[in-house]
Amino acid sequence: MRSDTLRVLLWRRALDPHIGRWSLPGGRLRPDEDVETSIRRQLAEKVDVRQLSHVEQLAVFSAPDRVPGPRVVATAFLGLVPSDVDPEVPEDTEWHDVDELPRTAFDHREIVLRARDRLRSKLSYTNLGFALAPREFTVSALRTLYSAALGYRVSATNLQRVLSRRGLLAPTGATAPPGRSGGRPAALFSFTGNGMQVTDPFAVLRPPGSGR
Amino acid sequence: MRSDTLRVLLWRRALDPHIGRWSLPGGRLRPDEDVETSIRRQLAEKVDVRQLSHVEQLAVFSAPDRVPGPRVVATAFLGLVPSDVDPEVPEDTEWHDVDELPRTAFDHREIVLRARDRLRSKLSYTNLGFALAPREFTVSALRTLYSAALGYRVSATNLQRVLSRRGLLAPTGATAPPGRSGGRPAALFSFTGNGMQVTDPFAVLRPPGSGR
DNA sequence: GCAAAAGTGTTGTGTATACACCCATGC
DNA sequence: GCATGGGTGTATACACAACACTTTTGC
Repeated sequence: MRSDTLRVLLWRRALDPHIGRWSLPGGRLRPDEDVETSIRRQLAEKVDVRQLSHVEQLAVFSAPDRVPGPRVVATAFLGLVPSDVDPEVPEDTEWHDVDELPRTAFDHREIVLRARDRLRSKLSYTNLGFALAPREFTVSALRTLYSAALGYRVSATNLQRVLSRRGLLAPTGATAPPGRSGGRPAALFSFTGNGMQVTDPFAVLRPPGSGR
Repeated sequence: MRSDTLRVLLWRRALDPHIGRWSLPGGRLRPDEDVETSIRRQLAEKVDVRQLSHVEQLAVFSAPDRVPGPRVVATAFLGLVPSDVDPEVPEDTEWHDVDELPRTAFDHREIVLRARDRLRSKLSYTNLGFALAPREFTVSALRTLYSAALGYRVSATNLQRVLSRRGLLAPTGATAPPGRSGGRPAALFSFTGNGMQVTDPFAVLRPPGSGR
């Protein structure tokens, strides 16, 4: 899957209302599951996405007129898949560039943009990059991922410094072969943890004596 | 109202289940209101709290067994009231120290702690202090508020520096008279904005050339 | 004058960005 | 050799915490 662009999986509605528009995958909550179990089930069943590297609640969308007919309350999620995973998705679903969204159904555009912003913030103060990257990667590949997600060119030098200082990068010892045009072989790294962790907890007003 | 301690308004349940335990104010969502309108209505109707300086969604709590009987999905909120506001609350409600919570109903303890953590983080990277403070205040009064919310002693010197550097503090020109034991009269300040704003947007990996 | 409280000056330190320079490969 | 891409060394900026010091009051 392309990794130089931030993308979202959308599903083309086959029924009214908003027939033909693109919408986020999801569905009704069953009485015996919580919301996270539910969204994981929907993604597995409906779009065959199972390899989520991170899932977190975004917000509740509940405006009375957000969908036609009886009001529907939606709990929106941010779900991430590593860049090397390309799930087999059904014919009526497609990955869309978040910066060039098609016409969406309901308030789904707003939800996608909210998810994008959440991802962007968390890339800065958590280790969330692990959820975007394959198990092993070069720093320049990681730079491409971060740049796509953040929307501006990140420096590979500084990315490596920041992540290393925070103890998030482990060299695997292996290297990746250079391309046809040469260049020094790139060292391969992996992330040290696998769950999300806040790595920059106190921007300011830290507790006294927390030498930082 | 006391301002040297972080407190939450709880309501003593008069009915089963969990009769006698303390629970968060709230109630059912009506079909014609969104969740924020709903929580504001509940607070106004049930506990007569109307002067909320900040309201934000926390998270959805949806475990199938979180309450006895049919499953109830709750959208939890963080709501703040300025320290000089002391709403007349009904007899069966009380402010409780967040660090010494009584036995709560359902998962309300977890919700309160989540709210506390959200407040603590946002005090560091947003201007959310405005929601805790009265319209005019001395730096040392503000220090007391921040210390109570964060759970450790904040330095008045550095608090003033940080907030000033970010352009959040405006001197009103007036001063507060010293206490019985003397001391230099404290200058009065107010916050410059009234809505919440992120003041420390890029902890790291900022866009190139954004000289900060 | 002295204690108390507020406020400013100053220093040290860690974290981050920017950029120059060195390294290893293909051709 | 030379171009290409990877990686390190180093300069600089700056935000923050810590603490010394000054200011202004009550008694």
